[in-house]
Amino acid sequence: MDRIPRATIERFTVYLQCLRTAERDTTTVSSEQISGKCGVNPALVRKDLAYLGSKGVRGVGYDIAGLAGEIEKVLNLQHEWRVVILGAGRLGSALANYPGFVGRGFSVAAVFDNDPAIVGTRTDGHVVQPVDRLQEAVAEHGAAIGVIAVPAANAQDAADALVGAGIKSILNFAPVLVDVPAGVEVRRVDLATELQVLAYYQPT
Amino acid sequence: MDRIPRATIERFTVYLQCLRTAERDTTTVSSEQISGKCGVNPALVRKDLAYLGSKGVRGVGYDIAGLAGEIEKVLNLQHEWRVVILGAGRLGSALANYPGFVGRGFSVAAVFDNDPAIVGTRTDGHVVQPVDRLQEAVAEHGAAIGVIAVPAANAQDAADALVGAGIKSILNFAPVLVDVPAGVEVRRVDLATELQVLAYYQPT
DNA sequence: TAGATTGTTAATCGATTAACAATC
DNA sequence: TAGATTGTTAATCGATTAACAATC
Repeated sequence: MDRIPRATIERFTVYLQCLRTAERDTTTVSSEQISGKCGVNPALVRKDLAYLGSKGVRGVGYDIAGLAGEIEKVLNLQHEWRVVILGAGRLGSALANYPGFVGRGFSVAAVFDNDPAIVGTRTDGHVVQPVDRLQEAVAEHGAAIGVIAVPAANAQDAADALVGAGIKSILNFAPVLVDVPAGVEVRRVDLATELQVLAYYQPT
Repeated sequence: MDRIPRATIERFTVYLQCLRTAERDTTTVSSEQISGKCGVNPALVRKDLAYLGSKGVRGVGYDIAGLAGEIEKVLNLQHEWRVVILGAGRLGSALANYPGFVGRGFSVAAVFDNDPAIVGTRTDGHVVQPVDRLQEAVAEHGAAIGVIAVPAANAQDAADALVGAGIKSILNFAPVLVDVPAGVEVRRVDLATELQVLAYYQPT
């Protein structure tokens, strides 16, 4: 299979959401309909979906259930990804209990913090563990993704700990760039950056 | 001034962070040094910075403090943006008290929720208000940005309420697409999508 | 002056869109 | 068959990179 561009992967998650909210009385959708729902050009919809192989039927459209299944297969959502979270502050515990992860193929395996005042407390289903338990827990749960939800000053330490525990995919919510060795993928979500972009395009 | 591309605006926020963590014993940086710190091609750094006008000095580089000031000016960070948050659940209160907003030009004006069990409670500095107080509060605080941090099922209602209150820029954390009239800008941050992209690129 | 580094042009790359033959 | 819609090619658009003259 061709390497699928990152932009297409992101749109797959959008298509999936649109397909799930489709009316129940239809079994097929056209690229035109998907376009209307998702705000993506219909030609681009078809091009994206062509990465799945020829799953559409000319003159008819795409089978909704089949298409959703194909996308889930490509996105590996049949696999349940286990996630560890570093940082049990407000953001960390919001993420630990984020209902949007359920049904999207992710589950939180464990939550860690270095603050002795927080370690041992419970944030819903998870007892906060000390960071030196990380490596063991990653192995035990087969966790593949780590989330950094600690203050900026501790983000690099958190990244180092995750890398040391064998994690290769990191989602970083701290508002700093962290250094990781080659072969480790970091994706950064900076909440203030999101607001700044919005503010820039603010109609004055 | 040329319309600055969105990608450049996002990188501006990265440059700003890099400049702020620069060593204190130097007053200038080259595009090459910025490139090293931020992981952006040096030619692209120069091209981005050229949008600010000619702020560099050939053979020398860019004045750190001056450059940071220029970027802040373009990003409108001298202006203090007031933000209203809809949804005082875990994510909403994490955002309401997110320390990363301070010093980036944003402050939370008020937090709203429809759940009578939550209205009136305090999440740090903010007393949670009922949503029907939104319009009044937006006017009172001059809020320009709204954040949707409610469950997916209530996201469209939240968007409608924000639009009704005159908000033109919305940051949507709910895992659904919301409909808004033309002239209103919505930026979506979907935490599960971030994880999915990461999972897709997971080295197997 | 010699060395360094910008600002900018031209080349490259990749992603989006338009168009349309294939075909259900 | 006639109408609809895919899959795909070619055209377009925009963003990134390389290269280098300008100049501090």
